[in-house]
Amino acid sequence: MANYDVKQEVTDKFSLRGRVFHKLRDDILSGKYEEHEELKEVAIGEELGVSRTPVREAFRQLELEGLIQIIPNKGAYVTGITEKDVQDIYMIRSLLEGLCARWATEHITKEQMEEMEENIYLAKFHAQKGHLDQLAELDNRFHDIMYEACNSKMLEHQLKDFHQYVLRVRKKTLNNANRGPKSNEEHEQIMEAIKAGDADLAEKLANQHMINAYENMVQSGLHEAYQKEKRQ
Amino acid sequence: MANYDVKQEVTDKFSLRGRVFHKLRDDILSGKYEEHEELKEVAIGEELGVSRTPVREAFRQLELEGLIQIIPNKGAYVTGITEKDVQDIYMIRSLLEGLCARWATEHITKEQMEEMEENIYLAKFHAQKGHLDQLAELDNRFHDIMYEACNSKMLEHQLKDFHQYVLRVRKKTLNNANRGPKSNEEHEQIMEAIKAGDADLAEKLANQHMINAYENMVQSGLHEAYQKEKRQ
DNA sequence: TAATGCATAATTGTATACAATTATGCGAGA
DNA sequence: TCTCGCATAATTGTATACAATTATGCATTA
Repeated sequence: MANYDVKQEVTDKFSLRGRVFHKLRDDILSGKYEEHEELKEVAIGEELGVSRTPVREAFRQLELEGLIQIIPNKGAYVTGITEKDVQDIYMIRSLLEGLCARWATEHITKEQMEEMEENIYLAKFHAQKGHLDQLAELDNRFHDIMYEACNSKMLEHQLKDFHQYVLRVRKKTLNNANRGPKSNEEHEQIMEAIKAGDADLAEKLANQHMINAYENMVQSGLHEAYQKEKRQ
Repeated sequence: MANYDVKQEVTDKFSLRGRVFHKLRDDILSGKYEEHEELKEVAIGEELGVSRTPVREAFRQLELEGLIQIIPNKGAYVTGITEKDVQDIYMIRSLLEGLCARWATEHITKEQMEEMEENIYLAKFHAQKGHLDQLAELDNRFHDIMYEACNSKMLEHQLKDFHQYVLRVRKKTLNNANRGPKSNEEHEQIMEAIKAGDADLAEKLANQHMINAYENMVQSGLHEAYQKEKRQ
């Protein structure tokens, strides 16, 4: 419900502008466009079968997200995302997820707590069965629950932005390594800490959870693979 | 130089769209528009003497900044910023400024270090003379230097966003209380820690610096005054 | 009187037209 | 050949026109 607003806010997926925005963001993050590549309004518009207006509005949003840079009267250039950017994001997220866990400990509702427990229970099931897609989905959802539970519109907003950023990279990670089950175990520990009302521990665990996710990504070499994929 | 990109990226101040965007953001943050007030494209356009196109583009950006909520085919509604939002922002900033100070310790250049020292020296002078405007300006600049020195595009981007958010509130604070000189003393301590290469201390001091700024704002009652001003 | 349905108005969504700015290419001159 | 300058093309910035959706108000009816 609180989530409903946010989803709407993040931008309508059904309007042309919304579709253009999401398409371009996906394409930039997935590496379809080279870094420093110029995006032309008419070209994008023709490709997606829309006029320049929705494209321009999408450009303005992408600029604010830092994915493209618009030089007035010149053009829009893809900013891309370097390996260091990803690392920085994980470090920043580590702090913010920690704060989120702390606040969630103080503000979580009974319903949210139950959904969290259900999430972990389900994830265990899918981990056993080897359903990696569902596992990734549940992993995302766990974090969303925590974002909502922290009772801070501002923090939730920030974290969802970052989450979007690394979603693509992270999904690969969960699918390819055996990070999924390990991640879920960490979720369970965080959940237990929140349930026990131990904010310090919850914060610390959430901090570490992000660092582990990053370490795993780097170790498994998937991030490098992702980077290479971008170049080709 | 690195800053040049960012300033541009934050949005051109000279295009109509840029001007509309900044005007609306200022008006929302300063409380000209009530919370939940509906913003109409034609009305805004006529008021600023522009067509709907730049207004719409500005709306899309404001939505992404979380300042308004756009409901498709219905309208744009002011989200506003509550007292709790401000508090949350300061807590988030506290963590991120700490991380920024840590990274700045590891990456600051000689030039940046010199500008920092000059900044603090100048601020001492203006503090003695009671030049509150210049003091506020130097305070902002100190933080900008640190954002640049941290060598992280992502973190710099985040912190500058937040900085914008609280700029209006903070300026009042510096102008009205004797926070200015105290703030500069804290800057000096942070600078010394960075200079000494003590990242842990720099982080801790930067953390506390934000918390102090917030505490001072609340204690001096200026934030409440700001809130009241919004309502009338 | 209160509720319903429909016509009309208001507002947003999208497309297109025109203006302003920037990039490109070619020819003249050294 | 190389450089400069200008004409032309390409591209973005803004305004307006049209379409789709939503809000409003009034008449009708139970």
